[in-house]
Amino acid sequence: MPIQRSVAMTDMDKNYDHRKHEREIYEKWEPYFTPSFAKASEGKPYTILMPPPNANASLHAGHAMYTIDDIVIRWKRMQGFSSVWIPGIDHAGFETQFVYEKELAKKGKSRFDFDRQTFYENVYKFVEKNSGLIYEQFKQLGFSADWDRSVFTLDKNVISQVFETFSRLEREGKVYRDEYIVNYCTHCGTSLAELEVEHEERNDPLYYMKYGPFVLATVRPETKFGDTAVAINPKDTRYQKYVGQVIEVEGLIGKFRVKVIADDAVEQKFGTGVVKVTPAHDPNDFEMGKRHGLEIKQVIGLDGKLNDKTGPYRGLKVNEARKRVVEDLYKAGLIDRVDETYKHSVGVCYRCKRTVEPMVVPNWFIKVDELKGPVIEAVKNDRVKFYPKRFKKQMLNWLEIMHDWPISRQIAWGIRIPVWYEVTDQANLYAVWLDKNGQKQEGLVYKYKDRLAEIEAGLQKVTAVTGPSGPKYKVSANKPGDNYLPETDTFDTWFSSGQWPLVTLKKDEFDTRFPTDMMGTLADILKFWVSRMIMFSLYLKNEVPFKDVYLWSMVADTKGVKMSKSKGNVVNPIDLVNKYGADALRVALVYGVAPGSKIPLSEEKVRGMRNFANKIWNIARFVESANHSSQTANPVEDDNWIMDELNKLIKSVTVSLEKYRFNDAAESMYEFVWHKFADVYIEKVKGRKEGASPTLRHVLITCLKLLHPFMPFVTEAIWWEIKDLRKYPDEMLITTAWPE
RNA sequence: GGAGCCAUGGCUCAGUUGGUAGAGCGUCUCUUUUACACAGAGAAGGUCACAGGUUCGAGUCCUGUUGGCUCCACCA
Repeated sequence: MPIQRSVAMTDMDKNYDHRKHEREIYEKWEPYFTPSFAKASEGKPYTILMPPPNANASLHAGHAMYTIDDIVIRWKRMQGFSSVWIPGIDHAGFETQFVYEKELAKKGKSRFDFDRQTFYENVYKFVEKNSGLIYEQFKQLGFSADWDRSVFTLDKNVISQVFETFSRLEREGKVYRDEYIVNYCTHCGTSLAELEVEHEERNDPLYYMKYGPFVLATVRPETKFGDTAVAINPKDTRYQKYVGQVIEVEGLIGKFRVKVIADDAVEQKFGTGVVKVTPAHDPNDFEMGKRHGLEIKQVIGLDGKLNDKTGPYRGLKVNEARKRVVEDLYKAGLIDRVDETYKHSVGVCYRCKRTVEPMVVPNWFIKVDELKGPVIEAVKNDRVKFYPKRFKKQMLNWLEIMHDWPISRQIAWGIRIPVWYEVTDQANLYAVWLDKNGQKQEGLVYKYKDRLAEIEAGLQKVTAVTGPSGPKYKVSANKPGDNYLPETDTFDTWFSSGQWPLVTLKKDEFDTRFPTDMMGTLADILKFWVSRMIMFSLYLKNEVPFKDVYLWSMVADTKGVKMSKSKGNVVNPIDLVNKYGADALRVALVYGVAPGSKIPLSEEKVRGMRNFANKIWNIARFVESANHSSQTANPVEDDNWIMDELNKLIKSVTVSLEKYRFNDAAESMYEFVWHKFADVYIEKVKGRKEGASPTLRHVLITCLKLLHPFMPFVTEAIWWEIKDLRKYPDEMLITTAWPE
């Protein structure tokens, strides 16, 4: 039995130990991640842009799904494309500032202790400390991105692109500034786009309040001080006679008068069919106010406390104020009855989970009507294709209802909106700043005209009146003159990351690499990000940013439950890599997972895939040992069978990858390698008198190539071990050609 | 309220144009055989949620019911 004895002739370990190989292999690979080094640089360009992870983030299970991108880029590289995967980091304004402020809070400080410039620089330092770490983790997963090309969304070229885009939008009348009712998080101190608001089912008492001649239902009695009308449905015969009248209402701080209006927005069936209208603190009322020219009377400040228009309730936070107001209403006999069973949904901040306060705040908006048309067109015509298909419908659904985009964020960590307000003698500009002694000051800017330099140096926030009486402003990256103060709002993060395809590619690459080929990302950010990238690309380049979008869902735990810290079911992918190897984790993320569905990640599954890696290793050990023993050059009957199967496999894996059916590819390789090649063919070879034929090593070598995009480390490790079996012993697997 | 998706062996899930049910993990039996016990050989286990319909034939298409998920809209 020559084959058996010859086992000693290979020095391969009995089991594959990823710890011995992964680091060394990765270092040897790195030069090939950039197309200029690869021998394929003359091939057709193939480009993937990495969805930039947040600057504050360390690697979580979701990032491990970038494995998809890596599989594709490795496969294309082997196919001879000039392949590049461009990575980057997103400053993630709101997210990162939130995390940083939590750190600050531990030291007993808050953002209000700093001027915005200093605060910004502090966050920058904080982020710099973390950056690099996530790339190291990506490397542990084997990702073959061109790290030298990394782009950060606060890099100079990104900021200037963002400025340029904004200026152009402004010049073309697609930007406007308006008082608008936005969802405002008083805790985080910023307005939120609708997408950033989550809805929670709540049980709140519905108070039936006596209100002049009416009884009306409300869950927010504390906003009573901001009421500027009472509304009924125009068809409601019960109250017809009141319409147009001014009624007197007994309030808690004296009587006040409001007009009775008729509006279709009022449901006759809800409550008593009468509703109080508070344009400053309710989105529907705001709209109603616009239709009827009602006064916007703000009674809650941006700090979440009732203001001086509320008499004794001034300074109370909303919840506290509600309690007190209800008590006092009872005392005054103004509560008719209470429905304690009332359920409704309440908007909460996606970040801190506190109730958002609808608030009227000056905001910058992008008009999307004209911008979204071409996007809809492009999606409908499959100029951007979605995998799986159902996301096309979701995208179109969203685009249809997409409306003007509020891009102002009242946070410092981000790209400042490049606008400067002219300081005149008008009372239209209000500022908050730290004076030279570090003391907080605030007031109308015209009163401090002689101290502009000091204000600007210690500036925290500028608020400008909107409309015709507001200050003149100039859009400019740099200060346009002495009498100007900068806008302090920053852009919504998605405004800059939405231009990702435009800032990651070099100027001369737009001819060859644009549109890019594939965008692989989490389905959750389809609306936030993918839609905006398509929109900006079409607007600025008249071209879609990528041809294909492949979407996946969240990585979940064993039970299919979303991972979260509070549930304690978070799995750290790096732990799994350390324990079972990067290859095992990578295959576990695609094996048995349908496109677009959520990905249940269990340690058992990763272990199973580690076993598969070991199986491949041992197949190689066998082939290696067989090579040193007797063999025959003559094909044997079994060879035809395995060659047929192998050719079928090559075709099916290639086709599966073309269709982004990663599961199909992984499963068919697993099935072939383990249950056909090992269990059947190799067992037969063992029993042969003539020994092994060259087919044995041919099948192994082909399998290694097919498996490489999925399991790059173990395949490359074997590749180095079996040098004597190959035609070109010095060649690395990463640069070999894809089998055909 | 609108849209989409899902319900398949103990668990987690595959199943691309309709043609007699699959995987991984788990379970049971045997085997420490010499590539691998991170293994091999074998076994048990599913009327593919329910009710109709189309078809020669349906897990796969259509309708309805029940249960679950996601997105969107939203009544104070």
